[in-house]
Amino acid sequence: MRTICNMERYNVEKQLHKRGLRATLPRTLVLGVLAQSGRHYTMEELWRRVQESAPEIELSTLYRVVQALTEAGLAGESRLPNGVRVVEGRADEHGHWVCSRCGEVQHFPPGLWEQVNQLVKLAVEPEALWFGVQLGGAGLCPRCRDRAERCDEPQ
Amino acid sequence: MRTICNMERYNVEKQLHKRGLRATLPRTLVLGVLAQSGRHYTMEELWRRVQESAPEIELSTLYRVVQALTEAGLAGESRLPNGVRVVEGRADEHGHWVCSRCGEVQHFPPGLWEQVNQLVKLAVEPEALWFGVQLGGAGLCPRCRDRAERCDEPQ
DNA sequence: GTCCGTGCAAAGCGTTTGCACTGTC
DNA sequence: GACAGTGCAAACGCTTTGCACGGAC
Repeated sequence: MRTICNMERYNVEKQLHKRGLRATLPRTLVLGVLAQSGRHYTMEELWRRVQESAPEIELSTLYRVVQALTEAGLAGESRLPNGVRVVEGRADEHGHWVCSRCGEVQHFPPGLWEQVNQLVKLAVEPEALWFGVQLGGAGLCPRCRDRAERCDEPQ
Repeated sequence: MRTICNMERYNVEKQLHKRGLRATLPRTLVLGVLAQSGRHYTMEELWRRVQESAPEIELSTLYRVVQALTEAGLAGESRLPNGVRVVEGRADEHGHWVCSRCGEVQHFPPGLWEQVNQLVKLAVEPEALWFGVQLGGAGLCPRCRDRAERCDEPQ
């Protein structure tokens, strides 16, 4: 199933051109997916998603595309606490954390990243120049917390 | 050069026993290094350090030792923003960040981690159960900032 | 003496790279 | 038409795993 309508495709291509990148199929697809969904993807998730539209696209290409988009400021790469690479649209990070029980990726509430970044900036800036924090963490997501409480299981 | 004096060795072995782990050479050495220095190590740094005392210790053993110590709460693993694994003594993270210019690993000022964790905890807890944040980030370390300012270089 | 932990070697997996070709500009 | 970007395949580096031996308890 095609996931990019013409108008979006147009925008995506414009963004690419603005940064001096050629608008190729892999790039428009990836940027379209990232911009449209607003969520994060592991490389494999992103690959599968891209392949729905264009099965011929290689994983190695995906790595190069993600790198190009990141360097151009059109996407952001980060790492979950366990080291898994995740990609999302825009470079401004908001952070995510992982449920220790079910492994689901969770987003922090909006605004929290900015708060934390401000806090860190104030603490670091007398000495150094601050670009931005990366926020991660671990906990129990609502569902798993409820399950744990209800069953009164330890752990 | 031997890095563990007898008394420290004794403490280290006691800690291991307390957690139900056998006090083997690789474990005592690694825990000794981590506990003594208080800083973080990449796996390779740690390996080199351990090999100064016991060259026969394998890298694969080191991975297993680190895993065991982490699970026992005697060490903490985390990831730099670029995905590199780092290990340090104790599990209570304080976070570190990387200088975007020279790549040096920097520690956040003491207390900051607790502040941030508290902030995040408050924001997340109504919904979920919070274990702890992982804090990372990027900036210019004091030296590189000074250099950049002095030369008035862009970037 | 038992069994956990290690050394050793090989496999695994995510990621990168070289090269010739294709498609964008 | 030039050259950036891709597909393909192979290499690479970090990490994990299987197995038999050795050492901690």
